[in-house]
Amino acid sequence: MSGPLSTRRLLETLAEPTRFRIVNCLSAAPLFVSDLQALLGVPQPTVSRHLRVLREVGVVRDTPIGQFVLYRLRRPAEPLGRLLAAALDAARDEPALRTERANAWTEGRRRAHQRTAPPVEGRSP
Amino acid sequence: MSGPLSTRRLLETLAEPTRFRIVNCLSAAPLFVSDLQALLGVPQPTVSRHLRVLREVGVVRDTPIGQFVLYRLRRPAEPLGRLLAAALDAARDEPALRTERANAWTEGRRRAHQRTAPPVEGRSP
DNA sequence: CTGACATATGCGCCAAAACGAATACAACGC
DNA sequence: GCGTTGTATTCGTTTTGGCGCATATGTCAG
Repeated sequence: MSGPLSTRRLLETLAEPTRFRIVNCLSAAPLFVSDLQALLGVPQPTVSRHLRVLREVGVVRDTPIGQFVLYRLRRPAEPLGRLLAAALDAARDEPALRTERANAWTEGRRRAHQRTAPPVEGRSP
Repeated sequence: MSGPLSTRRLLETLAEPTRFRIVNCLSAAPLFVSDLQALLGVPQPTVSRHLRVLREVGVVRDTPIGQFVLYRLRRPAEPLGRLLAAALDAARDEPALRTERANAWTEGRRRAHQRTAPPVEGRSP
């Protein structure tokens, strides 16, 4: 699974269930690795490895912030962008994915309101 | 990889390179197993097994004609139909897939005009 | 019925890839 | 400096799934 971005590569990338869950969450809000770890209930090394694949394919972009790394979705050039969009659109109909995405959105909003980085300072009661 | 039709299942199905080549060819014309075998240069059992997966997922429909079996593409219900369409659209930009699809189209036209290859239903002078 | 052809399936093998656990790396607070 | 925390990577193992080959099923021609 290597080479430049192709339909095949994008499909193989999205076909992995955990990876698609990550993409689904990121479609709701930019998230830190630790957020994804918590949202998906998956060990951190697994999250990092999947994020690496997604980054290599160009589906996500990473922004280091201190010791944290913020990941955000990145729409590929057409026509692959439409393929990704269609996959995410299909995910809207599936309860499990919908829930996870809602949680991701909440987490994103939470961070946007408190101007704190990841959960380090004042914890909400 | 089982259960009802889901985004995950469709993605997993299309992510397999040979399977996607089959879908790509079928998007140009309905074809017999032997056609696909020739077009893709792949052993017949491999073609049949991939077609089975595609059939189970509902991406293709099979029509036995004598000892032959004609396979045709079948668009899933929305929003998965759009996902399949987007994947096929992305394939239009890739030379290799484009060529195979052109060959598939030619084969389809050939059969529509002559009644040679696998004999179509008893329609004779 | 028999043999040839088209397609489907069962089985064993193998490779790609995901996982778990441990560890390395890097930035922060003290 | 130290330990702590967040993230990345390595290693070894396991699992999933595709393939080759042989064979079964089914259909037509003779």
